[in-house]
Amino acid sequence: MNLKQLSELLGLSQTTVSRALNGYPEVNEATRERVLQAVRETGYRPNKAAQRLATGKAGSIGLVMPTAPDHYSDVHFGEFLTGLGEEAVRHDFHFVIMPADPNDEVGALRRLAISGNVDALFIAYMRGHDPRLAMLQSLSMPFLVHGRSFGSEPDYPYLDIDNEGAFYDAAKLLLQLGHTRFALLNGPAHLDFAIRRKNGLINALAERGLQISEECMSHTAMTDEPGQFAMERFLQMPERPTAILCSSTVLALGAIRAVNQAGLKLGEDISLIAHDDVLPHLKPENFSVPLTTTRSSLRAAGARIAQRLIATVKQETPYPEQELWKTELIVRASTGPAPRTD
Amino acid sequence: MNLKQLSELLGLSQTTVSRALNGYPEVNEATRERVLQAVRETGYRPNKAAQRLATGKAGSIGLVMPTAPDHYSDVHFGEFLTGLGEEAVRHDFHFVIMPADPNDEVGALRRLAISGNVDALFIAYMRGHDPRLAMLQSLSMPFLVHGRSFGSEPDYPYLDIDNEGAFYDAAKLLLQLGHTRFALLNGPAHLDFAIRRKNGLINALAERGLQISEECMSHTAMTDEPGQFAMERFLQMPERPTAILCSSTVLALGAIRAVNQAGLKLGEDISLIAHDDVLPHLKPENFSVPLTTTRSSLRAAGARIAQRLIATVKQETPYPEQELWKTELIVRASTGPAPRTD
DNA sequence: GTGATTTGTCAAAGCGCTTTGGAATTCGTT
DNA sequence: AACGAATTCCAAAGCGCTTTGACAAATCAC
Repeated sequence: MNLKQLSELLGLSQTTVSRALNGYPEVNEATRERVLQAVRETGYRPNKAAQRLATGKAGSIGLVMPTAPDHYSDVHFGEFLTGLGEEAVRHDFHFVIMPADPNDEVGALRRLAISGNVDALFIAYMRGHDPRLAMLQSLSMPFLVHGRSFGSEPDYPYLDIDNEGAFYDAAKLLLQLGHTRFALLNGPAHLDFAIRRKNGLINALAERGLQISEECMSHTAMTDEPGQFAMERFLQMPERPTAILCSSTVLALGAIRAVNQAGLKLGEDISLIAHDDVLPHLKPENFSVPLTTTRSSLRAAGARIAQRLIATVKQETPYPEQELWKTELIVRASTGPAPRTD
Repeated sequence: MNLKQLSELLGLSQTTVSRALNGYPEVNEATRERVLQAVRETGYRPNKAAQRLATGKAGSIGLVMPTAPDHYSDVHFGEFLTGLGEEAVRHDFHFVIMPADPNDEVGALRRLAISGNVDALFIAYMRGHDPRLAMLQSLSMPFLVHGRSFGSEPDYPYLDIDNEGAFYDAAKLLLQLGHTRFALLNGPAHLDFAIRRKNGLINALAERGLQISEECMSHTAMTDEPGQFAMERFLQMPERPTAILCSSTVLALGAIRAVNQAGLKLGEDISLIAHDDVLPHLKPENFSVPLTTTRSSLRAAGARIAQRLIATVKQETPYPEQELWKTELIVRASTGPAPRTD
């Protein structure tokens, strides 16, 4: 069943049927209803390839999926993708994904762009001075980055959360509670969010004339095991930190295991604030000691990005080019006054 | 730059240029070379949408990606995807992925199929009596499943590994080493591979007149933490098992943590065989006690599946409809004779 | 040198949709 | 009743490619 057949069936021209379907105003409401009815009965679905050829729009957004697992945790990626997907499906868009080695992100991105299969690109896992930006800007294809690239001029469309502010606020809270010895469980050092969170912490400390040494900052993959190892290391230090900032609840999972095994009490001996991406299976309030967190939903970010990209492709009212989401600092039981040093 | 312009540039017809490009025999080699040269110079790329409209082939394979993280481990999924991707990129194919809640797999699959964006479907995470099979067979679209569906007639194209054989062999080895008390760390109980691995173990035991009780079999997500918890439980049993079969090296990671923390020696007090999907970041030989494993590369399976699906879409020489890969049993240091029971 | 093949090329007809530029009809105004 | 404006619809021209059927030109057999 194609447009031609459908229009013959209805005794209308293809033009009218097409317009009725695509919501153009120059068609009588009664006619439109008749068309819609026929579509329901016949199960007609417009041919995507033809639509695409005629409009020049593929109805899809492309993304490169890093496949090496040491790059960020897959859990986070999956969650983000869900958000993208929820929104995309609503607009009858789809994704084209190109799995790629993290070392060939630029190449993979270019291949995806010139493949002609996508209308727009989505970029994640931003690094400091990210080489993909220059390439993207030379391409004449809309794109949107999740995050930013520290050190590059922020003249590209992005959606990011205020990582620096989040960890600044978190550190501030811990400082107010009297903590002075900090440690940071961070993601991979080259990633933008890690850089900014670190800076947020450093700035908050600097305001009090405090510093943090390199060995009190760990940069690892965002899974629980590295979190545990790093925390074990912190706990063995002669002047062990009492305030921990943690880039993910997944990392916190491991860290807390280490705290427990050391026989220490979270919220008393050790205060910890983790960034919460709102992963459905890892709610901070369900930890044995509920976690104080900086919160921002990864899934919501995905949905928003899809929304903006799709609007761009459809040339609808433009959204703001750049968005910076504030995080919420939610105090639960994993933070408490600094223990007395005797 | 399109075909028309290119052909005018060359003083040839569109037909000839098209044929030269697509490797048809009825074009002079000299002419073909001239065309190829022009393509290189102009950077001409055929318009995908037009190609698709003309041929009816989209050049893409679709898959549903479960987004709830409790379903199998993302690590495994990513690895598999890499294999698919490597092969797909070689044939200028791409994926369309539809993220979906595991509870709506059937719906997501149907939406993907009727979207008209894909030529073929790939299905994973097979369950026993999987409801998707009936739907797929009613769809007139090629598909290939990774795994099988226990309890359904195997009359669909699949690629699977011999899960039952793998765990049968593994159990056999441990039996020969004198073990009699077994435990199983398995994936989610409803998944096909878990069912078959369990059966493999049960069959091997039955041949010796042995049985395994329900509480010695754990079914969890394929990540390290559940592995650790389950193992801790096993180790606290009055007659604790000495032989452990484990559905993934990731589960083994947690299990071994539990073994170590209990002060037991792997390969002496406890023998363990894990299934190894050949995850690049988790090599069994790099464990502190190198792991005895049943091995089958997930990435290779992905590549093979892509190869078969693409060939099907291109209507090339058909591959065997059904493939069952044997696994290799590789003995390392995590298995040893059963400890003397005093 | 004639007729039968093979080889290399082309014009034109789709593929199924959107969209432009009218044309026909209806409506509101004078 | 007449006229311009709005409304509703249509024919036809693409979009850029593949593929069919036909036709010259070159090759072969005799």
